Parts: sequence; C-alpha cells; structure tokens
Amino acid sequence: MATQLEPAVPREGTGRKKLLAAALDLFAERGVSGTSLQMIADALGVTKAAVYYHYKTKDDIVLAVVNPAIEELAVIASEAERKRSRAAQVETVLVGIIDLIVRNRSLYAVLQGDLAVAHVLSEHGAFPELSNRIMALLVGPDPDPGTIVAASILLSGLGEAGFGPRVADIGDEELRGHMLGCARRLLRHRRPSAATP
Amino acid sequence: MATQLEPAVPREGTGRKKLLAAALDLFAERGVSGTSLQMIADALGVTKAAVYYHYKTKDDIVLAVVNPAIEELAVIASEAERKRSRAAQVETVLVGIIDLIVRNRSLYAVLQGDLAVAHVLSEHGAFPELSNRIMALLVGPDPDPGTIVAASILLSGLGEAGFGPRVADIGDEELRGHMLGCARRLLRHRRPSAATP
DNA sequence: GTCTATAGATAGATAGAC
DNA sequence: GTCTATCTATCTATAGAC
Repeated sequence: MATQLEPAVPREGTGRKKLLAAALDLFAERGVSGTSLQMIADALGVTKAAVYYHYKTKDDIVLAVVNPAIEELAVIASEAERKRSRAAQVETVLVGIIDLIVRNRSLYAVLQGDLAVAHVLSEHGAFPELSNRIMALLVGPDPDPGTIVAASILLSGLGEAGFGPRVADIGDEELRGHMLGCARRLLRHRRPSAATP
Repeated sequence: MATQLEPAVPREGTGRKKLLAAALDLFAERGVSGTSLQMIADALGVTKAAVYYHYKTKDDIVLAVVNPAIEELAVIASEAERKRSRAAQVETVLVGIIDLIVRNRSLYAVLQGDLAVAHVLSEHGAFPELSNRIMALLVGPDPDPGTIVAASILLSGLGEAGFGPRVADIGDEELRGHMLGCARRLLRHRRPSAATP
C-alpha cells in the first residue's frame, strides 16, 4: 500500500531517527553540499564523532535520508505497472507521488532537486532506472515531445512547489487536491491517434 | 525588448566571459556549493589566483553568472506591469520567461534551483522582491490557493525541465511551443467571479 | 554511545614576483 | 594578467579514551 499516515522521515525519535530528521532539515535549507557534518552535529547538540558513530560517511547519511522516499517510489511504480489500462497507470503514479510529496514536503524536493543527491544516487543506487520507470508510466509508449515536456514540468514542478514557501500554509488535504488537478490538466490534452484498449 | 537572439551568458569569449561560461557549466552540473574555485580554474586551464584576479569572491562569480538572467527577468516584469489587461500581463510573463529559459537552458535552472544561489541573492540583491513581482503578475490579485499551486508548479517546473536531459534533444522553437502550451493549460482553468475589464 | 584529539585534504582567499 | 607560494579555516574521516 502506497498511502501511509506517517511521514517517511519521522520528526522525532532517538539516535539515527533524530539525526536523519536534522540532516533533512539542513539539506532542504542549505543543500547537501552546503551542509557539513559539523552543522548536523550542532543541530543535534553533539560532536562530529558522534555523527560518525551512526554513519560511516556523509554519502551514507544522504542515502539514509533519501531512501524511504525511494522505496515508496518503487512501490508506487510497481503498483502502477500492474494496472492494465494506461489511464489507471497514470492515475496510480500521480496519486502516489503527490501523496508522498504532500506527506513529507521537503524530502521529495531534496531527492529530486539537489544535484549532490543525484550524484550520490547515480553511484550508489539504481535511482535513474526508477526515475525512468516512473516517467515511462506517465508518458506511455512512443510519447510525443509535447507529452515529455509536460511530464518533465510536472515532476520537477510538483517536487519543488511542495516545499516552496508559497504553499507552506496550505493544508495537506487541499494541497493534494490542487496538485492532482494541476497534474491532470497538464497531462490530459489531446489524445494521439492510438486508442487505449 | 525581452527577446534576444544571443544567450544571456556567451559560450565563448575572453577573460571574464569564458570564466562565467565555465562556471555556469559547473554550477549546472555539480551545484554552486559543489563547485570549488579550483574546478573553475582547472576548466579554464589556469590557477585559482587567476580566477581571483577577475572576481574577488566566489559570491561575486555567482552573482555575475546569474545577473544577466535577473536583469532580463526585471525587464519582463516591468514590461508585463505596463499591460492593462490581466490576460496580457500573464501572456507577457509567460512568453518572456519561457524565451529566457529556452535560450539558455541551464542558467535559469541554476538561478531558481540552487539553494546556494538563493542564499547569495537574498543577501546581495533584490531577487526575492522580483520573484514576488513575477508571481503576482501570474496569479493576479487575491489569488485562490489552486492558482498559487499551479503557478508554483509552473515556475519551478519550467526551470528544471528546461535543463533536464529528457528535453535536451528538443529544438528551441518546438520546446518554446510545448512549454507555452503547458503553461496555458496549467493557468487557464476556471475563471473566478470577477470578470476581466 | 559519546567524547577528545587529530590526521589529511581541500576550501576560499591574499601577497607579491614576473 | 597570470603566476608561485602560502595562509587560515574548514572539511571529511579516523583512532582511541571514557
């Protein structure tokens, strides 16, 4: 099930949990490259060495912060790929991703907006492939350039907009609805020649 | 006039021009915080000290890279604010920004996607105010949350999508058209109660 | 599990020769 | 204008005491 009630990265907890929450806040505010282990340690009120006890490298912290979102995305993609109709595939991806974004607004922005994260993921994980799967689900087979542009704008825009200050005071329920509306307006324009079976 | 034939940051030139072009490439690929002055110097085949001859600080380089785009944005905003009808204001902003993005795809992504750039601009410039002006032109007075969400998605999405690898092989003319289509689809949904005079 | 201490590398930045 | 040389601060990361 893709829809959960808790955010992917808990705001409170002990040890690693608090560390990841603090790191996420800093990553979202200053960027991964702009965040030092010293800042993370200071935010927790501990020393750098204490941080290194939990994670061996900075990359490990980045991966640990971002991993819950990636796993949820993988679940969403698999769920969507099991649907038979194109419309159901698109709908499953949209509802799943928007729910993920709204539930944890800064995490998705860090995941897809930070170049340092992209760099780490391209080395340590299979995220590019997952990203391609999701894009393929959105645009379908043999997409025209217009659909590719629309889907690119949508995926980037949703992630960044969810974290932006202008939507900060919009409630989860309402934001979800508006984002879904935007997504459908963007993707549903003219149907190509082939009909959906 | 907002539409120019040359990109805002020239690809070739001498001295400062080449420096800014190299810096932009690195900023777009690794992020500002992930780019050291040594990398910029190496890209030019010179030493760090040679870079410091042209610009006193790293922030100065960031500002110099991003400044042409900001100036163009200011021209677009002023041009749009002179229009009398809301529709003309929106159209002027959309055409101007999309032209700017397409003409120099990585520059706008760095300008609005990099947290380090945002940090520098909030200290050294009046970019937040300009950003608010453009947003206000897009959403109009007393915007409903749905319009704010749509405009946020649009502005973030256009910038990031213009630089993305998926649209890299789409020509300028065609990309411009698709982006304009997406923008109009996103912003033009239901009209509020007030009619446009 | 958290600390001190420190290594080793690299960051941004400066002085002054050429 | 571009260089060598160097400074200081900070970075990631490790070793080992408590």
